[in-house]
Amino acid sequence: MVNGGIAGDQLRAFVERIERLEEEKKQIADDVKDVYAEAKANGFDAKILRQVVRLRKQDPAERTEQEAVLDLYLQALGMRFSVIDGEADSAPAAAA
Amino acid sequence: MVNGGIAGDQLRAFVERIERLEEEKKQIADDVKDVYAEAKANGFDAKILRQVVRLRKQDPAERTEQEAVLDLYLQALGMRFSVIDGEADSAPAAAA
Amino acid sequence: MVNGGIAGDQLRAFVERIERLEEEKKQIADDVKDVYAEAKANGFDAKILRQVVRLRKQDPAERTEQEAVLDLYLQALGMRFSVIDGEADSAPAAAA
Amino acid sequence: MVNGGIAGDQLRAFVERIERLEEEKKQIADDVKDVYAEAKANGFDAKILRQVVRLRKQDPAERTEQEAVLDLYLQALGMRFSVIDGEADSAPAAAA
DNA sequence: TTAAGCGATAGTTTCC
DNA sequence: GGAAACTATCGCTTAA
Repeated sequence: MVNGGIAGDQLRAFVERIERLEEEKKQIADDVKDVYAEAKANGFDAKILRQVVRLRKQDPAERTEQEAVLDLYLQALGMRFSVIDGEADSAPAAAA
Repeated sequence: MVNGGIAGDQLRAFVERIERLEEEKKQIADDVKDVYAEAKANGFDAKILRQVVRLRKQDPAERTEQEAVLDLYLQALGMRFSVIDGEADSAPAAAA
Repeated sequence: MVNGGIAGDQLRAFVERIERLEEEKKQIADDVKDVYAEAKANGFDAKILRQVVRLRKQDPAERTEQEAVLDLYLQALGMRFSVIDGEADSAPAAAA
Repeated sequence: MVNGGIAGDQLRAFVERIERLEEEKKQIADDVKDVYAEAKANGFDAKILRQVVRLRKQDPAERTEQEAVLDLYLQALGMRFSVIDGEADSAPAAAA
């Protein structure tokens, strides 16, 4: 074994396996981008589309809970678009 | 067309294509992780391994057309990293 | 002028100005992190807190519109927590 | 305590501190942009300039303790980037 | 003026 | 629990 005791062949094999996988991953990422582009070309809003995908990935229960906490915070700050709450704060005075 | 003018089927198709691709990507990412774990189990330092992979990736990238201009700037600043160039900057402390 | 026509002093001045500013920026970013940590230590959920900050940064009108589009998409997909709409589209095909 | 047990005042204080810091950060980011613009107006290539700044930032980071180990690995792979090392490794196998 | 590519930043997740 | 890495989002810059 040369090279300071490092098993070069084995190391090289690991590195190359990783690089191959990374390459595949990159190609798929590019494919994803293409799909978003195609969707956009068909009139969909890519940004919203991303949101949709993200929402679908989330566990519904977890999502609900997070929303509840968020609502709580927003209410504590007096900014509340609470779903439950009919009155959406009609006071644009906040803008001042 | 129902649903406020949104073509639900088309939308669904896009979303599902994306989700499928994301799934594949995730699997490959997991494979990468496995390789790192295996390398580690074989006595390699994963952190260093990552560095190697990163280096090998960025090295070709740095050999772009603009390298000449960059070199020019670096020389103007008295910083020379040039691999080819034997003589580094005057701080030989690095050699230690 | 040496160094291939690059005005080294001027270049250096620019680089150093940028670096100084970047340094300041980093310090502020660290301060922000500290505040989040402190908030967390006081029982607030940092993740939600970030959401709150993000929401406040957004133009309310813009936000509202985005939400509307999102709702539209979710309804088209049959995933609807629509506030307004009691009953969404009746196509349960999605269930399949 | 109203608002579902959330301490509104404290929350507001945190949020406002964050927002103030973010504002400062943004101003500095704008300053940076200005410097790049000014450099460009003086005939420098902003893109390259960014590269220079990036390089200068990451270079110290790379001179870490682990450099020795990294060298070991690179040598095992037959890749020698060593700045110090004049001789670029005569093994062009890498080209394959 | 807008689209697209790119770079930087922020956020999430994973490992230690 | 803290640090590091990776991912994703966002904004700028540039070109059409």
